[in-house]
Amino acid sequence: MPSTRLPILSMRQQICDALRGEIMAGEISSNEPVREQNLAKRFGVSRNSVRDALLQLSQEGVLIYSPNCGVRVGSPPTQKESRLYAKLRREIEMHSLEVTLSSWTKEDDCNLNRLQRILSAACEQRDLKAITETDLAMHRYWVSKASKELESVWLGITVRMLIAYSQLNNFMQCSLEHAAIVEAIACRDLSAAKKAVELNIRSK
Amino acid sequence: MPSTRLPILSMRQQICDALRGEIMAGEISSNEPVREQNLAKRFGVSRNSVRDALLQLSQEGVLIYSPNCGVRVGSPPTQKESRLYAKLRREIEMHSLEVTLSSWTKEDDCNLNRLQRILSAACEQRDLKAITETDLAMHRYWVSKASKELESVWLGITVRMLIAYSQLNNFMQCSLEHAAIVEAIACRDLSAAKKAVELNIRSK
DNA sequence: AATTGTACAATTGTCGACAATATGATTATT
DNA sequence: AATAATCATATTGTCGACAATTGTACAATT
Repeated sequence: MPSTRLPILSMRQQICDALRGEIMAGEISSNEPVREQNLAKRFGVSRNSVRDALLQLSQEGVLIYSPNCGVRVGSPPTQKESRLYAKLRREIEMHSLEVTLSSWTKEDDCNLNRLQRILSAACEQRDLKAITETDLAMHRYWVSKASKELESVWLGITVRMLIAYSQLNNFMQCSLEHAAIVEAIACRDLSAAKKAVELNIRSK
Repeated sequence: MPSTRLPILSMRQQICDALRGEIMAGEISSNEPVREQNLAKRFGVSRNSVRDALLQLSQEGVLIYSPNCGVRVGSPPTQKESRLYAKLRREIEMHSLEVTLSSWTKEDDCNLNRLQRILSAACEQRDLKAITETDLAMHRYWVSKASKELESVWLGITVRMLIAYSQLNNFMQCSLEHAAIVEAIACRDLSAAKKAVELNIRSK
């Protein structure tokens, strides 16, 4: 019997996560087209699985899809759009905290602490890609707990925001802010948690 | 040279639109699973195209996807969620109007008027499915004009809201509200347009 | 009788091949 | 020489088939 508790991620999901990480870290130019064949060879899977992943990322707003012409990386949001995204994110995460905090378990605490340790380490090493991914994973945790349907909406907004994330200057601040969030949640202090999350979500 | 001006919709898009309409109109139960094979036969296409469509609808939040177990129709949002969705929608549509109205063309007026006529007719005939679809198409018009990336975020929110739309009681009000929006836009009156849209978007 | 184990059917996941379409280079025409 | 038409290549769209997985009915065991 398999020892892993975690569900085995589908091929599509793995490719999605990998590409999303690279795009958010700015490793793929906004101009050069993304080719299905190349990715298929690179991941060692069929073009069909890659297509599914690209389609999903298009739906998330990370990639822009043009029929018969493939996909390209979406351009970063304007300042006005960034402010809008930040506002939407705050609304969703405030809602999620309100809904979930009452049924928060010790296991949730444990999971969140684990992510916080990863984030802290990534900040110390100035590993931008890891920081972005873990940051995303932490916020995603409480949103996902609130509602799977809401999660997909939230992801689209947040990923779009983080595309412009590349120039993060203060690494320690990022770690500290999330530590404050985790701490507030551990105390089941809703208003403190909301305040801490609200501070962390801002347009760059 | 081809005579059609409109872009030919991909198979996936056609299936998406059809299924989304049916789901929003409540024609598919929330319990019965959606089978790829059935849909493939029904639309006369391969299972692969259906898969793409189901995947996209899952990403929109209309369907819930479980690996190796297919998809099912998402459950309607709670009242608290509905209020959240309404708030998010208002924010996005206000933003879109602000951004687009200055570059609104006569062609846009024409397109919107056409949709309004369709909506009006659908309201008179009490055709709930047509009403929902046209309502969606109208709002989508200005959001899409503002930003393709924003559009996908908006669509996820709005479709989720409209799933619970089934019990629309006052058909004429719907038509009148949209007429007011179109009128305000035709006059390029931003604040009136914003007010009219804001009134129209509410949690049921 | 309840529980476990096993074979079977139904369904989703993945693949390679071919068709349709777009892009770019080449040739023919004025 | 400039432009238009044509062909060649590359890329995406679609398909049918097979592999992997899940759920279920049924038999074997205690």
